Amino acid sequence: MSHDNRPSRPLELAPQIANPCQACAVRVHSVCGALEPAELNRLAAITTQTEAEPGETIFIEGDPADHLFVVTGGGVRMYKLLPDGRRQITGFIFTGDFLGLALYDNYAYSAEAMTRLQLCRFPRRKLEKLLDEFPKLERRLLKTASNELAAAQDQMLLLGRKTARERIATFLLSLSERAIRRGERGDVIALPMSRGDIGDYLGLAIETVSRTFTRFKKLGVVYHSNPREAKILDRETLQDIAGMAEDMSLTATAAFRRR
Amino acid sequence: MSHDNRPSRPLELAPQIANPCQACAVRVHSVCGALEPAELNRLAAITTQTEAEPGETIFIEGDPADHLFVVTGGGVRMYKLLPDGRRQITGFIFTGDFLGLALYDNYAYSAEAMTRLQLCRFPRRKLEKLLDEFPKLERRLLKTASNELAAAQDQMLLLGRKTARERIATFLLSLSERAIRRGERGDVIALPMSRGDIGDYLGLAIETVSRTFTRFKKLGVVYHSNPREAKILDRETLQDIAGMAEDMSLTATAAFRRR
DNA sequence: CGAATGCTTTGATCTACATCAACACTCGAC
DNA sequence: GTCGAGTGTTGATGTAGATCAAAGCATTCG
Repeated sequence: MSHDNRPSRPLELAPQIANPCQACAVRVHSVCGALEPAELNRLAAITTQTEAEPGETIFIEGDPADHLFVVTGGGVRMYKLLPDGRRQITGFIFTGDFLGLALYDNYAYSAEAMTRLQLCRFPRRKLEKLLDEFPKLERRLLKTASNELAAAQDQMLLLGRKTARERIATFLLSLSERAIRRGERGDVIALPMSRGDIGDYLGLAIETVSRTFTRFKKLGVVYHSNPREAKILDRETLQDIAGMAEDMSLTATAAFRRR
Repeated sequence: MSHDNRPSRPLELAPQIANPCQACAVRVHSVCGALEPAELNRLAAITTQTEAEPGETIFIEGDPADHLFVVTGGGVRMYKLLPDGRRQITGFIFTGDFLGLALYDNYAYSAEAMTRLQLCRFPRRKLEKLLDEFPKLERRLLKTASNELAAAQDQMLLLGRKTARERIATFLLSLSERAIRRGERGDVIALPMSRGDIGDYLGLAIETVSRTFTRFKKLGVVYHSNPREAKILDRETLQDIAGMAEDMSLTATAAFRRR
């Protein structure tokens, strides 16, 4: 709802050093991890490192899909808009993730920086040529797509059939699991996105997101020192709420009603 | 909601003829279309043709993903369940479509025949070996995955942000477009799925699906000779309803209110 | 510093859709 | 034919979450 229609600004080009990929800290987590050092030079040759400011548009739905990206630092929201401005965020992308996977002529969604952002940018045509040479890279991309597809199906279940409480609980847990997968601590979760972003990701109004967080806090399940951070205090209850029937989550939490 | 928990029955094996792929009518529409006749023999060698009855389970979420499929005749629903039985249908699959795209160890969703069904079944391990040999096939699979991902994002927009009327209109139009893509007529649409299936696909109750169809009928946008068929009478209005603001679709259709 | 701006929270009210409850239609079995 | 089961439609009512409205609370800026 709170989309601001900021115009797309071209990304600035940063000076390119010898082989940035070799030194890249997020490589192991990303598609680039599929390549050997020698092959990495070929990838580095077609890479441009760029940056973006918070709120800046990286590409817009319908644009010719000329580039693919790997996020090397920061967070991105991907979204689609309806003509009247209703917005659905289809995913959040963080450091190490692949962005712009669309082997078609136009982007199927828009992408905006949520934070200050570092990106590696690959011309799509050149990357496709590399795929021909390095089947490993293509296989990795296929696995990435397969992964995203599974995540998309989970999100359909969430959007189609889960209650507001289940959605928020699921959201917090998936952020937590992502952090753990990256070796970070899983209990204190950074929320680089606004309440509006969360609502547009979960198919809820801002107010519902805020109220549900407040309820979780009163329930003692989650603690917020500030709106952009959540600390999970009772993971088990959160898991119950995320995956189970509405009345179950209530049964388990009589205190909830007494708020 | 109306999931019947029918137990999974093993698929029957049909006798295998010399090279069924050569004669396959749906090949051009499916992943197999990526291969030359000679290569097709290699594919045929790992193919088993099978059948399934309406309601029969093809695989269940969490099962080891040992096989991939191409539907050569009939329709399939893919779905995920919550522990209390709520169901989200993540997609319908028809003749020519690929089924089971999950390059991971377990299926991320369940699949059931909606109609009498013909399938080609490929052992996953053997198919992956073929991918190494035929990059064309892998590229095709990547495009398929990319396609499905785009469709999944559209569905997220639908589930998260569209009204019931918009959802039904979008659904009818996408079935119509699919038919047109296959060279069939786009105005008379077969609905092989039940109202319950449609509801579980669109995140609506059965009754809402039924009522919305009735409204469209009274509005003169769609005609049903029977519940399993829809004829689009006014595509333009349907498109307006599908993509635009709620009040716009009302403005354009004052008769709607007078039902 | 105080004003302005942009998030977030909280409260009051409204409504689209779910749920509950009959009833109607179809089709196969007998 | 009619019985019954499954599927679909229609009506009455309930409610989760949206919307409307108004404060908090930071942060920036002149």
